[in-house]
Amino acid sequence: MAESKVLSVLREPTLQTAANCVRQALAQHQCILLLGECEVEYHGRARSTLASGERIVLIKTDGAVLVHRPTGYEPVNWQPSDCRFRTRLENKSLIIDAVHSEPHESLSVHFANVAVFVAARLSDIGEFNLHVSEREMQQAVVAEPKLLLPDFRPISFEKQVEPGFIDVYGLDSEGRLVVVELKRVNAGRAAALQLSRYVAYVKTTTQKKIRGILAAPGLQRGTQKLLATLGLEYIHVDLERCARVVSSQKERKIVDFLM
Amino acid sequence: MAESKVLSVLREPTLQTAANCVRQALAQHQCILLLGECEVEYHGRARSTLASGERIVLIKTDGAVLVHRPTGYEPVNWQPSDCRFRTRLENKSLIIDAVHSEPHESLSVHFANVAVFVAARLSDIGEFNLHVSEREMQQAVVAEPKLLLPDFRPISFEKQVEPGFIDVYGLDSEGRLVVVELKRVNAGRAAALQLSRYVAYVKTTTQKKIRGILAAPGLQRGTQKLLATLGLEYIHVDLERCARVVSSQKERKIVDFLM
DNA sequence: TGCTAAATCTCGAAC
DNA sequence: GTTCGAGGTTTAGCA
Repeated sequence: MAESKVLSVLREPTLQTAANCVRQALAQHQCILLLGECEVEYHGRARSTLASGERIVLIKTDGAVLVHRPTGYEPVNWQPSDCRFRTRLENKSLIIDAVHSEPHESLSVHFANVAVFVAARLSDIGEFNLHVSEREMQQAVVAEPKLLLPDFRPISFEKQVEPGFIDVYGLDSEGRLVVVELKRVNAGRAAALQLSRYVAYVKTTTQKKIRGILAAPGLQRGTQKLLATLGLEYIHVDLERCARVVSSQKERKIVDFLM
Repeated sequence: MAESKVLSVLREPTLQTAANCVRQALAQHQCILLLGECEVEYHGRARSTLASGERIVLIKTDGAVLVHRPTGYEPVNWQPSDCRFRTRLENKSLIIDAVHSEPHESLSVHFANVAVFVAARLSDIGEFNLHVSEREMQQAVVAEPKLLLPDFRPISFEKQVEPGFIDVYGLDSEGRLVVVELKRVNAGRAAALQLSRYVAYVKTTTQKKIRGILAAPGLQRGTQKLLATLGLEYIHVDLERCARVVSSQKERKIVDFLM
């Protein structure tokens, strides 16, 4: 823990001190954490006001701003990256304005007091990896077609047709065309209807028998009935198996598996 | 600034000290801020890993967790409210597990070091007010129909028809039926096509003349031409005026304004 | 409780 | 640059 690192921590600084430190940290593009009582105003794509309360304000190195209340996932107010800042003292308040262009938006935070000020230069190059995205499901199905059907032979993926992109497209053991719509989560009516549109389109292009398959870890209520009405099928896909296939095949290119 | 407030700030505590303080703060449902080098793992609706780097971790009073990198709006990892926590030391790491039920998800943050620890009981009851949502645009148009057309008489709003919900539905000065699709932002092709579906549907239910109106602060490129092709109209809506109408009418119920 | 639609959605990829 | 679609979307409003 060699701490030659840039890091300032102030507990209950005066507003004047806080203002100076915020200015300096902004100039050096450090990350800033402020904990204190504040009001917030926003003008831009919408408008909002937030009455006084104790919050956590985070200003990031790219000029993004987040104002967090003590509960919940979402910031109550925020500003996207690439803001320009102005910091000033006015009427016994520390005011930080964050102004964004294109679209033009402005966020104004008025601190009545600052309980904690933290500024730091953070070094973060750690890779983030999300497993089993919809794309990876697709890769898994193309790489291991038996995840879908025994003897399924994929022909293409992300095939562009008039109504959109067919996730996976191939032939079953009896030579019928198979149109597959993949969903990473339980599939609902929208997915069934989208599949239906793809199947309808493909029917106009060939004389062959066509199967429309909605492949997902599960179905939302009522979707099974809709599929039956539309003459489509549901196939359960095991996300765990997809994840294993994807990780084991990661080095190979997806296109290698096509006919 | 009477500071009898609950507030702990530690700079570069040992992991043992940090662990104790985190446990205590969690037990008291305080907000916790941690700045330090960590790795993160997530299992749940998906799976993810995040390699080592310096981040800001925020644990809120309702058991929500946010892990923020030095840039961007979104947390790289998070956990929704109502988590259960476990804090422990293992292999020279401070490990904080946040486990959520329904859906079952777990987040594990491994700190190699903690640069700053902050815990505080925050008091925040300030009211948040967002002006001019799409709903409020609707209210404004129903309350002040001349925002749309002189002598426009609204009949209903959010009227359910086969293709979906018609935002506003009414009669113009010449007794023609008016179907209105509202957009809070510049309207594009999707909005025009949706309006077109509503108008097509309404035509099947009546002999009357019908006007389809896309009402928005502006149009996206190409949408004007599409509207012309579809026989629809565009009307500019002033968001400022909507905001004023909404705020001045806020105490009245929207249904009061219907015919 | 479950589903639908909106969000100051954000973010990335494709065109 | 713009558009399009996905997201561990989240969140709020209703049936």
